[in-house]
Amino acid sequence: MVNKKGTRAVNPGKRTRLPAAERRAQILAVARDLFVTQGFEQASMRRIADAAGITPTAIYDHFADKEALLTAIAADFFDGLVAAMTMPPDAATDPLGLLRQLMINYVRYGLAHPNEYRLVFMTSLSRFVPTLGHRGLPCSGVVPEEVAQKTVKAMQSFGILQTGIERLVAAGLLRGDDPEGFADSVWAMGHGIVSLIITKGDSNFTPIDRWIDTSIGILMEGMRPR
Amino acid sequence: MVNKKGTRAVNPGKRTRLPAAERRAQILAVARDLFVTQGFEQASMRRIADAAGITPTAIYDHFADKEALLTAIAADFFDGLVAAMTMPPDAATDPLGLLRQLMINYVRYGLAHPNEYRLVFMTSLSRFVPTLGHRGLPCSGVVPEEVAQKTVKAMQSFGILQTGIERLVAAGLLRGDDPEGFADSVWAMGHGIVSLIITKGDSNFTPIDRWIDTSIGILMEGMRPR
DNA sequence: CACCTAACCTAACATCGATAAGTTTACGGT
DNA sequence: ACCGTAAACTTATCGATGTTAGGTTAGGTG
Repeated sequence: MVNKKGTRAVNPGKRTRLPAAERRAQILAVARDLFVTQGFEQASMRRIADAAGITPTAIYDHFADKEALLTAIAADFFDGLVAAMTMPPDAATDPLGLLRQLMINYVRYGLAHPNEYRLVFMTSLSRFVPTLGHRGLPCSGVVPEEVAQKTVKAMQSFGILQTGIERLVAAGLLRGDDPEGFADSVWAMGHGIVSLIITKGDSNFTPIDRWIDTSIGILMEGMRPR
Repeated sequence: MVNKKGTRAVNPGKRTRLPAAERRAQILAVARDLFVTQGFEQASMRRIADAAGITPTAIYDHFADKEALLTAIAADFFDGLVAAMTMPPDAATDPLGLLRQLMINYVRYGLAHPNEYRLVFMTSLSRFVPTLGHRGLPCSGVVPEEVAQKTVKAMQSFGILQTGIERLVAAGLLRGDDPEGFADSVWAMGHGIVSLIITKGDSNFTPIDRWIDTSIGILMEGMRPR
């Protein structure tokens, strides 16, 4: 019960040991919970370890660092986002309603996973600091592999929106001015709502449901053929 | 040169002393620079102090904590934003054009100051963490005084947009459905564009000028009386 | 000159993410 | 049944962070 250095185990002999896969999954579950309830910064490795019933260093046997925890969670986030934006085939009968539902699902899913959303869509990772371009705009330097992969994933969900809009344009249900610009603008609107609420809270804005309704109304009306 | 405890001053006798106002301004300038070039987290109090030629604790004679530095910087940013969104009186002759110009100026100012914009509109302060509401949506808890003040400042620039829209509604140039929701949505669109470009770079999107044009077109058309 | 306060300092605390190196448990081969 | 080995987990520690308590020094006033 007492080791070579004379120190004492926290819970001698009673500690549960788990196979790697299970422990990994458990750590991930605990970390997700703490990230969501306390935020990324507040949820320290020590607190995560405590909640998992192990010591902080044990986490590093399963994940490279704290960021890897969030990255793993983000992967799940993207899968969920794509799933939330993938419509059943019978939805094609009401194409405009589909676009409407697409945006609703995007916003709701984003607000349901604020910390993952922030990581994925609102932060360039800490060691990937923006440098200023010639017009004061950030220009990407060397992009780490994982960030690049993440971008690909993001483009997948964006692609769903884009093809949806192109289909509506082809069907004559939307103006054909600038389909690409339409998709970007719809995304900007959805992203604007989500990110504003995430950073500022929802108390200072139009109630969410009405906000979504109004914004979608503007978009639909604004993109309709005249 | 050697004090009671036997320790030694870093730069004995040569340290420059400044009156509070000057030192405060200098710290602020240095902090802004470091926040902008390295990000909020990476720019530590020790590094800021080094750059200012003082010790970290001296900062606390001028600012309550690290967050107060950011708050002060944000105030300047907001002043500039309000200025950029304050229109000459003769612009009232073309109210719709004014709204258009309002959004253009917002986006351009945001893109011209990407790092301050990120600090102010895309970073929620660490101890003001969103807690989850009954539907998994973030709801604001107790809001600290300074955050509230910052919100007030933000609301000032937002107020310009809001009253502008209200005036257009009153003049019958926009629908009267939900003026508040209109203002929020216009802001969301502008913020979405700015924040997406800031985090993802401008290379993956519709060229900025066209994007702004298209989005404003959608907004105008979408809010017009039918 | 003495003194007082503004301006600044040293030393330290608690906590953070992360690493090195040690210890214990479980299990497979013999 | 034994035993070795690798997986699972630990202790101890590092350097860095924001922040505080309490001391020191310089510049101006009486």
